[in-house]
Amino acid sequence: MSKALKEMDVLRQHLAKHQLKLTRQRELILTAFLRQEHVTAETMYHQLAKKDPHLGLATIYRTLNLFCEAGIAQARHFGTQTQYDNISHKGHHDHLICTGCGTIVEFENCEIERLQEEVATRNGFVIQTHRLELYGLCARCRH
Amino acid sequence: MSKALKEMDVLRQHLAKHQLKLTRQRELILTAFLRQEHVTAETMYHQLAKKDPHLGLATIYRTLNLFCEAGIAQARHFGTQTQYDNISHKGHHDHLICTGCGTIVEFENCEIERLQEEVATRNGFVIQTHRLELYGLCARCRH
DNA sequence: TATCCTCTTGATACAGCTTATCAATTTCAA
DNA sequence: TTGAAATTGATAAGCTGTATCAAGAGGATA
Repeated sequence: MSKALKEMDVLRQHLAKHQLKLTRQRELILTAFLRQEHVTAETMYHQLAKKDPHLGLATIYRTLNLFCEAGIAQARHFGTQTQYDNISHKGHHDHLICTGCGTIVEFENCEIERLQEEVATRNGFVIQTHRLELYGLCARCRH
Repeated sequence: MSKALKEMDVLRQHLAKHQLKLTRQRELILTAFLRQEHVTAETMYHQLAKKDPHLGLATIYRTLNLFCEAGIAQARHFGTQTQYDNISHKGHHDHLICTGCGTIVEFENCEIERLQEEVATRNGFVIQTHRLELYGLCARCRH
C-alpha cells in the first residue's frame, strides 16, 4: 500500500499549500478512489453509502475536483457524465470501434505514443493522458 | 463550392434512404455548418438568429445530430458542451487540450494517421473517422 | 397543381449532471 | 481549549440536451 500512502502525501501537500484541511471525508474518498481506475461521482456515492450513509453527493464532486487540482485525478467527459480517472493507473487503452456491429478492439502502439509526445512537446505541453479512438467497419461488417 | 454541393448530396441521399425530408431549416443549417470546422448548437443558434429569428434551438440540436447520422458531422464532448465537428475538415485536426485552463490547440500529424491506418488494417478494419485527444498541461499552467 | 399522409418545426417542459448556497459542524494553529 | 476559517450535507439552482405536441411544411401521387 505504499502507493496509497504516496497519493495521500500528494494530497496532504496540496492541502497544506492551499490552506485546506484534511477531513475524514477526504480520506475516505481518496482511499476508495485509489482502488479503482476510473469512477463517476455517482458510482462513488453508492459505493460509499455503506461506509458513511450521510456522505453527500456534493462532497464527492467537490472532493474529486479537488483531486484533479492536486494532480491525483483527471476528469474526462464521456457522454453526459464526467469520469474521474486515477492518474497513477495510466494504461494504454486505445480502441478500434466498429460502427457496424459495435465491436471494440483494444490495441496499443508505442510508435503512436512516441509521436504524441513529440507533438505535445512541440506545443509546450506535458501529456497526462490521451484518448484515441478509431471508428470504422470491421472485416465482417464490410460484407 | 463543389464541396458544399457534395455534402448536400450526402445529406440528400441519407434523407431519401430514411424517408426524411429536406427542409429549408436543414439546408440553412448545413450551409452554415460547412463554413466552419466545429460548432456548438448554441453558437449556431446565435449565428443563424440573424437569418431566421424563429429558428429554434431544438431544431439545431436535432439537425446536428442528423448530420452525425448522415456522416457529415461528428459529435465530441468538450467540457460540459457538445462540439459538432465538420468531418470533411477532419483527419487534419486532432486536439491538444490543457486540463488546467482548457486551451485547445489543434494539430495534424500525417505519421500518426499512417500508423492508425496500419493498426486498423492489421485488425481487419477500414477506418471511417477517428478521434485523438491529448490531455495535459500547457506551458503556462505548469508554472 | 391539389390532395393527403407523413415528417418537421418551434416553443417549452422536462431530465440528467454538476455547481452554488448556507446554516451547522469540523479542523487545526495558536 | 479556543476560535477563525474551512468543510459538510441538504437542497436549490444552473446548464445542456431531449421529449412532447399542436401547428405547419414537404413531396409522392393522381
